[in-house]
Amino acid sequence: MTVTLADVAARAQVSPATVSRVLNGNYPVAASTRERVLKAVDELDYVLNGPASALAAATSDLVGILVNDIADPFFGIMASAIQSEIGGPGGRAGGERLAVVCNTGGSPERELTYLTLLQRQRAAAVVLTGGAMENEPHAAAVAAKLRKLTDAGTRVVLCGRPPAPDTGAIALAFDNRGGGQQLTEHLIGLGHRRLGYIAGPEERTTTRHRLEGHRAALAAAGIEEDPRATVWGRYDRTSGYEATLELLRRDPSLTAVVAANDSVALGACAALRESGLRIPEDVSVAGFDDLPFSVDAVPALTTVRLPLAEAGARAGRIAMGREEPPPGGMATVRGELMVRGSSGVPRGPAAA
Amino acid sequence: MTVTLADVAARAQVSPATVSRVLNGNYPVAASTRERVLKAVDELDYVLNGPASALAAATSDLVGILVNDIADPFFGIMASAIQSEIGGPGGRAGGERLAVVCNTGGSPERELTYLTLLQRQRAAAVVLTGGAMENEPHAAAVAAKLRKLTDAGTRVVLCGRPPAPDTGAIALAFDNRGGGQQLTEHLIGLGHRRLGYIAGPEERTTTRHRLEGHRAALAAAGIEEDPRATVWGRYDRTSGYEATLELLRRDPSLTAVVAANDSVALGACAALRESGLRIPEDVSVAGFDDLPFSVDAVPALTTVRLPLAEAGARAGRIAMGREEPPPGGMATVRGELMVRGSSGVPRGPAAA
DNA sequence: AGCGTCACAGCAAGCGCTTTCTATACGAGA
DNA sequence: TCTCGTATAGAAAGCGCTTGCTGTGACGCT
Repeated sequence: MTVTLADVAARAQVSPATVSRVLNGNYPVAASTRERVLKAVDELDYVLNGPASALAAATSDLVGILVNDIADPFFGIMASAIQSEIGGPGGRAGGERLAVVCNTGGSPERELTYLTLLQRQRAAAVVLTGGAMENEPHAAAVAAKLRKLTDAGTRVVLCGRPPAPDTGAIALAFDNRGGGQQLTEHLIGLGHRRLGYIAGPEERTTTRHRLEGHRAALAAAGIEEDPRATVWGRYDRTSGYEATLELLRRDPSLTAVVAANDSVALGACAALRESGLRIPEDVSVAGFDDLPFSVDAVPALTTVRLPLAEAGARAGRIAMGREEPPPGGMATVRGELMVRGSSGVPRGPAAA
Repeated sequence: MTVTLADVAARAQVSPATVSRVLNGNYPVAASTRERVLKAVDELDYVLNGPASALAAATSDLVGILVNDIADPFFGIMASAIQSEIGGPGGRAGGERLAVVCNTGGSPERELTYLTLLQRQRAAAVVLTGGAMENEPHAAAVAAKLRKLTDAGTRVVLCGRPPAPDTGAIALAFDNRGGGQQLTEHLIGLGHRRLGYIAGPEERTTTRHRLEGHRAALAAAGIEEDPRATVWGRYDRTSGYEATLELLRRDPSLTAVVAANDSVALGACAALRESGLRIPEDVSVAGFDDLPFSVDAVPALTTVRLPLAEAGARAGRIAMGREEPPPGGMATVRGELMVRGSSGVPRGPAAA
């Protein structure tokens, strides 16, 4: 029924071994023979059996990419960049690899399950994107799994996630802390003193680091930290909308809202606008990530640009062994403050 | 070095066959034996070899999802929905399947190559999203490939793409034509007579259908078609920006811009605003798709909502054989007109 | 008591490929 | 002319798993 290597061999009047060598192209085969084989392959419309060759060669051309939410451009952009480097069709690299994009939905269990699934497939490499969970047993389980993967020869790269010591994984971490700090420094510099903060899910490293940066900037400016100025939520628009209403309820006099990311910031803008507040005249808003739509917001969003595509591409190259891993197995990728229309000098007395 | 089925069998004092049956769970195994095996699996930290079982069982648990651009939420949302249904970890379905998301970048060659790669992996199912190319040799090649896949038992579903006759593929097509028509009818109803159209890439079915709908509405209203009122571009923001400037150059008196999709519409808004025109007082703008950010645009975008998540979920279920394919192997999914702030009555004489 | 019936468990034959090792043929150098 | 080295092709042994078929006790039936 299905065409096998042997069929091709028979048609080309050579041994299966020869066909295999022609197809893998790393063994001397006479030009005339090669041609005969290729012709047979073509005539029979032969397609290699992936599982069989993976089994025999003990390698596979699958590369796993773990993302929290594939529908979120934050991850989509990284995934796209990673994929362009791992050498799928059209990619820069040689071999034809298949990217397996796994949507964890931010769930620790799924993350672990996907890692096992990839291990089962004997993936050539795995790239984990996005922040890690700080849940202890889970973190340990992930670390153990990563260790196993690297031991089995799978290259593991963390992209936008803190290093996982002793796992053999290479880490490209985002400087969320520094970015958060810069952003808040900018607002403080404009004269803001009453800032609300909309954080992401509490147990994520990304959330914590951004918040730490924010608070560090406040502390440095001698602004006392008010726990009521922070509202926790998710990394989506709705969360920003609701959290902003809550912040406004708690302190109607705030002059700036710092959001966990751009989507949250957009929700915040909507809530402010509906509350009859102007941006940035009444309240300034800041986001994080600088996703493509942020520049189109009205007013355009002040945010921290994260080089998602660059970082993803680099992670992809490292995963494929085409770029030297950074010294120490880890590097920090910095963000860049993008000052735009959504932040301005606060009205009132603070506008010194 | 690596643990195999045989190792587990030895440890549990059973035959490899029994271990396999415990793991696949479709054969009577005494409870006590099963327990012993499971214990051994756990102790040895055994992970099944995917390629080996795929080879032996002649089936794989890989499901391919082809998208044009994974960084675009249009595709991200569909991919996410499909994946949630194919039964990866956390999905509703039983078996643990791995979704392979393939980024074609809109390139016909890559599309074909990915299809071959999936065929090579003996994918259980393949879902193709997004419009098709109208390039004839390519379309024929894709059709032939799909035919081969379905013949080999791979379920093929087209999501948001016109049917491919005689390929055995199930199609869930979007009613781009009807949506485009509704949208333009809405604008005409408001009194617009001079409408510019920003189309997507010329050779895509999606582009053509949306444009056809637009023109049908114009024709029905007796508005003569001006070829200069259409500018071709890509499905991104920049394209919308540039095309709008071009439209304005060609006809400074236009009162409405209809964009190929929401991203394009956002670019159009930016261009209009920079040209000193108000939306919708001076010029109305309409998009297509109703992506999440569209409601946050200022003013919120009038657009056609496509049920991307629903369609993706349905495609996923059909691909997994968990939902009956529509009669005739195809169904049309309609969009819904969302009238929002970006469209309004035109100024001037037309405002009858 | 004798025998058919189940419920399990094991044997062994592959699945389709890769790769090591071996065989052959040719030309070159001695 | 004979022996080697070189280039190329083939034979065959798996890779780790699944599964059809074949036992083999224990049980219930007559």
